[in-house]
Amino acid sequence: MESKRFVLLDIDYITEDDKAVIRMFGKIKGDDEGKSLIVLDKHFKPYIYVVPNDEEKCIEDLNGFDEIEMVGWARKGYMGEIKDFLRITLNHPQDVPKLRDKIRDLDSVNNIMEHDIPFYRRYLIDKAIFPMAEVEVDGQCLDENSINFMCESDVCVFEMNGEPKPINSEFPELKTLSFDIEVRNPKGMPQSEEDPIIMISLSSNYGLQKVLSTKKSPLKYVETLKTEAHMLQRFVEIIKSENPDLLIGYNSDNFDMPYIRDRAAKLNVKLGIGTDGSGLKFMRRGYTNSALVKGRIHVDLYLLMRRYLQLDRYTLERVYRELFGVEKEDVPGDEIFEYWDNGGEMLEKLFKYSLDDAVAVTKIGEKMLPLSMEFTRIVGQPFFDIARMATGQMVEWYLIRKAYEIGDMVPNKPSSSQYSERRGKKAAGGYVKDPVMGLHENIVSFDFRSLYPSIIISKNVSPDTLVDECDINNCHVAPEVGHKFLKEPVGFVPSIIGNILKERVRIKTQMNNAENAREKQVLDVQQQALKRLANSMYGVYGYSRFRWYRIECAEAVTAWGRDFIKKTMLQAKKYGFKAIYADTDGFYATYIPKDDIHDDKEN
DNA sequence: CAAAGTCGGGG
DNA sequence: GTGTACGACTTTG
Repeated sequence: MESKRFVLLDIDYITEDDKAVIRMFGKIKGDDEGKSLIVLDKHFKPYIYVVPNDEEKCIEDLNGFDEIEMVGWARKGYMGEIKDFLRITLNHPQDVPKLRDKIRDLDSVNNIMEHDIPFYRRYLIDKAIFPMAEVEVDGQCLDENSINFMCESDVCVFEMNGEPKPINSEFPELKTLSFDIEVRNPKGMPQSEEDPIIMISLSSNYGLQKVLSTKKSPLKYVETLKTEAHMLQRFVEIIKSENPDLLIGYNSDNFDMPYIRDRAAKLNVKLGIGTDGSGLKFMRRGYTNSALVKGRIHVDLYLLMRRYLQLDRYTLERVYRELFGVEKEDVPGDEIFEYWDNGGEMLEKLFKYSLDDAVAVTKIGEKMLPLSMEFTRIVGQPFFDIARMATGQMVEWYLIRKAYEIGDMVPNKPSSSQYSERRGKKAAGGYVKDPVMGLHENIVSFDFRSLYPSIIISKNVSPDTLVDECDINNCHVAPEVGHKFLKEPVGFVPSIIGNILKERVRIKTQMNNAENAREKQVLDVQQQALKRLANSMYGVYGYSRFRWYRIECAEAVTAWGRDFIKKTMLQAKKYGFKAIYADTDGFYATYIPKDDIHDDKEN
């Protein structure tokens, strides 16, 4: 028996002998530091909960399904009450949807809970481990013969026993490799059937800069390969030898990766770039695909930039200019083939442009990825997923983990009929006062710090504290809408926001005391992530596909918000500040001596 | 006027 | 894969 410590990069599961085996992809710490590691856990079982109508009948009915391995009782909090649920253990994660559909309509079954939590996510939550943080496991290394998947010889495959131990660890140093391809497309947009890849640019966060191409150049970073197939082969070799933790592209989910897949298939090149030797995988994620490389994390910065920046366009050039204030030289896409065909100086310019793009991706990544990294460590879901999640989804997965921690049942996602019903309703928004036209002088601005999070906490706005009737002394009543929330106990969501804000204050204090600039920066990103999380938490009440959706909560929060800002404006007016514009959580005002104020209709 | 359709990024 | 989700804007019926 030996033990291994590693940074958890990614996680999935495979099936061996009809049983699910969790695979944790990591980077070793300590002995063999930096090497890739795949940890197998064969001892985790999928489970769901059932709310029975008739307990005895339900257990009897359930015993008739061979997907079920075990039935037991579990006590969980749900909507402010403690309830008993049947806990059903199954043999395989893929049996869950099958069983769910079979038992859904049984008379003895009232409801099925936690049936839509992907197996690897369940594992992370139940084992209290976090991606991008360290984990320690006991077990033994496997030799090649006992592994079901192809594997590079220097990747350690480790079968664990017992439980994975989370280690309180520093922010990991990761190796990143950015890539960008150029294509010769004389006729409109590139067609992978016809148009060859002519360049693959690579840039790492530790100094590697290279352009692979089928043409020669005196530029020293250009490496010339005989054919496109050789170029793709070399690309695979470099990924294997550099062994990056992160592969970063720009719109690579939708362009570069599918293109590389298509060309490699056409040219019979094997893309074994995963640490388990597997190739590129594509996952349908709603309306788009995402490209997945096992053991490494493929990040598409385009998706992140859309989330983090508020811009009119999200081209690489535009984003680069926004972040660094510098224009990046551009070769228009429809002229690339001319630069390529003409050779000489034009070709040289194309090489430069191509490398520039990969380098820009590295720089943008260095600036923007730390925030996603923090979200990963806070939310506790894989970086790959976090990099593709909307903030609302992050909030939801954060809440799911917290619910597990305190022994609460996770609400179900809305059914399609619930979803369409919810979509019709929309909570009134924040208070907006149209700006008073003109140029104003002596402007003062006022805004509430974290208005909605503060309201949720101070008014205890939560699905589990919402009541129809209550003694006025024991509850908060929202203005306008009249929804009532118990003052005690502290609701699920308010308690969690409270903890987030407390943690943020702690980190800010730590940040102010930090002497080392790098440490300060890391702490700053941490507190930013917590702030974003707290501010997004209100959304779970108003977005129709969320598990903690409750229109009454959303309505109450915005109603209190409007009430607070109007009252504040009124108060300010008494001191001579006349509001000229207001929006949701703040307003601008000019100072006017009292006698000059005329009554106007709004406030 | 609501419903259905398109598009972003990439070359 | 304990799958299938955006949102702003334009065009169509």
